[in-house]
Amino acid sequence: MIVLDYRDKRPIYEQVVEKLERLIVSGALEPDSKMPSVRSLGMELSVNPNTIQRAYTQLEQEGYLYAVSGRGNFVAPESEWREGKKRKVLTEWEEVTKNAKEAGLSYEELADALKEAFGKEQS
Amino acid sequence: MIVLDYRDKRPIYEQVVEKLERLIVSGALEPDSKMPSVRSLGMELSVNPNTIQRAYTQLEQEGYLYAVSGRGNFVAPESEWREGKKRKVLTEWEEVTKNAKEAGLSYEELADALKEAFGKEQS
Amino acid sequence: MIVLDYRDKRPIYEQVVEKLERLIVSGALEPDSKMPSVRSLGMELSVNPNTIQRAYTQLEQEGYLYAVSGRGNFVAPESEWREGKKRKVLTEWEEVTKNAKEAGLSYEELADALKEAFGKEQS
Amino acid sequence: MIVLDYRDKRPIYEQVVEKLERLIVSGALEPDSKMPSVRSLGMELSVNPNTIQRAYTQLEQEGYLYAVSGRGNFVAPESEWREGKKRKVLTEWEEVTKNAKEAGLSYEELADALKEAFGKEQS
DNA sequence: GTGGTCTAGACCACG
DNA sequence: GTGGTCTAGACCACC
Repeated sequence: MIVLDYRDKRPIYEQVVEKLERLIVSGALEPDSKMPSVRSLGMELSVNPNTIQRAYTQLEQEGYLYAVSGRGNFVAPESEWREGKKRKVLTEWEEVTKNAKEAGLSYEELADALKEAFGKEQS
Repeated sequence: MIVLDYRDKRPIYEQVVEKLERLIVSGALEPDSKMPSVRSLGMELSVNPNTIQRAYTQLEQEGYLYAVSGRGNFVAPESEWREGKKRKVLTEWEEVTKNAKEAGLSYEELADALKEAFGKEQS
Repeated sequence: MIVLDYRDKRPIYEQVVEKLERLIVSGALEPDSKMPSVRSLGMELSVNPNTIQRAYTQLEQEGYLYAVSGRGNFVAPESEWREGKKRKVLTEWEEVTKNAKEAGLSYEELADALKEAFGKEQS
Repeated sequence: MIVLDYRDKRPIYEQVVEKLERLIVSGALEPDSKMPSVRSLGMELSVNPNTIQRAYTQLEQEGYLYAVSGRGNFVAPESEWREGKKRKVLTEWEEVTKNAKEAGLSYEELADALKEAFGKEQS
């Protein structure tokens, strides 16, 4: 389900958050489906359950999961996070684009790269 | 010259590196101009000179500064870092663009945002 | 593990870097094996842990080590540094060979020395 | 006569030593010819005469110059330094060759590089 | 316990 | 005065 990279500088729980978020956003984990328990996922990744709990808590705060007392954690419906995610990622994209502009990249270079990213033909 | 953000979780020296890199890349600090001494900038930011030293050292490794022992640190000529910076920032831009695409942003949305960033008229 | 030479004019951290690099390149320290902690190696060499930290950081930047926060520093797999090291050392070798030629050493003298270094029979 | 590189990490006097040594070894400065005075060379390089004096002193210790009180510094005859220089450079060459071998460079690679350095045809 | 960061204070070579 | 190095001691996040 997830592969951890121990050489990554980020803390483990953050990697778990990122990977799970990816799986949810991409639709690989369906809304309202049950997440593995912190204990089982901890076993699977050879990681302390506390670490998984921390990841789940953060995902809950960001609206990707909801917890049902005594039943476990579940994937939140898309409506909960879709717009927030888009806004967040767009803000970041604008920031990076600003940097790219400052570093001397031209509009044409970025427009081309954008087409390529979306598999459009080059003009 | 620089304002530190103490709420930022990144280490101080990294913030300093980032801000100075910005100033250099944007041209606010001219090539071969002298940087403030580690002691004076440390005073100004209420930070230990060693911390500034660390920032300067990293900037030197990345090609933005050069040190003349006993004389001070100086901004490196643009040719030293321009290409490397462009490549680095483009790689990051492509990564973020990929994320944006995965999060459901359309080609048109990003193309519009790109035009806006460069002050082009919307189509 | 390491012996420091206090008559050496180079900084301590650089000596540590050089000795450890030797140990790694020669295979005495195996890939993915754990390095001593900055504190323990500092004790052993009667040197401040910060100094060891600095050496480890540089070795990490050069691709010889990788750090796992909270777990320790580990020797990087050979593929990470082998090629870079060969290129670096060859460049240095060519430089020194050029000097030797300028100083009046003949091709024959160096060819003989080369055979000796590799344990070949003299022609 | 000499061009200094202010971005070089080595101290100025050491650069001066190295450049003058090169000029002497290569024969550009003839034995028993008079060196420029510390003051004039200092002027020429925009450097403190003390710095030049330091370089001259070191060159004298290494046998490349001899001082005549009140007359100035002169290039020593080749016999004074030729053998010492060869020995020194050969020792360094053997050291670097050992490193190259340890780093995984083969005898054939180095033999080829050696031929190239001396303009020999490859086998 | 581990790496990572930071401070305060000190010493040195260099020019 | 400048960069560079080093020490001693401290705090933090992570696991």
